[in-house]
Amino acid sequence: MHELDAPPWRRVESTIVSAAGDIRRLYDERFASLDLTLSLASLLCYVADFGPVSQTRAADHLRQGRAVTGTQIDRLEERSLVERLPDPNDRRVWLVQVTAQGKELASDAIEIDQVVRKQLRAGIPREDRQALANVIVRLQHNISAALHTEDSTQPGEESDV
Amino acid sequence: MHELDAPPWRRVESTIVSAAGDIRRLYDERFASLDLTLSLASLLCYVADFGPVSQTRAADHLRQGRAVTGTQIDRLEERSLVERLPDPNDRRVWLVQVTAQGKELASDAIEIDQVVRKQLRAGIPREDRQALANVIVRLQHNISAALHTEDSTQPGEESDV
DNA sequence: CCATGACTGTATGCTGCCATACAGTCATGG
DNA sequence: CCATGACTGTATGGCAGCATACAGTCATGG
Repeated sequence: MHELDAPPWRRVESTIVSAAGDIRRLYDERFASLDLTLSLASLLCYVADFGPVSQTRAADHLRQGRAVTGTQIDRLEERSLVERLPDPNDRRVWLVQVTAQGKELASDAIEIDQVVRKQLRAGIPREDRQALANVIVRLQHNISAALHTEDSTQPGEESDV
Repeated sequence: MHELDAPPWRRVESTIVSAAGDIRRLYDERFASLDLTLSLASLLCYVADFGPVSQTRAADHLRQGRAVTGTQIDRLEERSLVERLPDPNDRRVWLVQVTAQGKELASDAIEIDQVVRKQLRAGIPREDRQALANVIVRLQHNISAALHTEDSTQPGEESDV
């Protein structure tokens, strides 16, 4: 009674994973008109809103590694969407700040985001979305408890879905 | 009133995306003991259960491209977990079949899957999971309707979550 | 019969993300 | 004062997946 090979719509886990892929693809498709990807857009908007921030802080917020965030900032910097200022208090860190161009593009990205979100949520009442989010948060709690932990459990016999 | 920079747990979309990443990471961590990844394990179990299949069929089932699936099969074949048989009716296709070793490893993978799923679902009643899956399916329906489509909508004013 | 289009598997190059390792810098305790 | 550890950003190598392009093969219509 396993499901590693069950139709994708029968397992919550694979449903979540594939939905996530679709969400990312959809956002990437829409942001392509701005020559941005979902990650780049999120980074840009984060910097645009929360003023000059260090790269690790941005990385933490976006749940990414520092290395990737650094190269993403490189790309944004090449296009003059953000700029790096030295931190006067700490010579290790760059303070990343949005430029005027970046601010404009960020507002375009936000507009696209609103369109996409409206399309995604069509026909799904708010309380359903809220319930969805709550369950997923509980799920994530279980995940982080399970990550980097021995699998101290024996195979269970719970049923599907 | 946008949320591209909102805390991740406040947006359904980012919640789903990040949960998916965590799920994949958790599975990969657990399957590492078998020298498998989540994709490889799914592929192996699919082949193990649904007999000899063509590569495109496996790719469709796993929602992947044919190219990736081909290289994944290469890796499984190197380890003698599956084997490629020529299709007698069509000289273009390989029929991929599980070996005895592959069958053993597949059952190990299924066991790990059951452990992980039990951990993931701890404390989440079945009806909640079912509701979750239903909402996500509706979400995916919206996504596939939106993918490869003009963004014919104007930015909405719906509230958060 | 064969010419065209469709399909299978493969090669290639690209993107995105990770983990590790590293040099530079800070900060704390002796 | 300085020695140790912690932290920041970067370089590197790796993996997964995609899209495109390709050669080989099938199948359908003329």
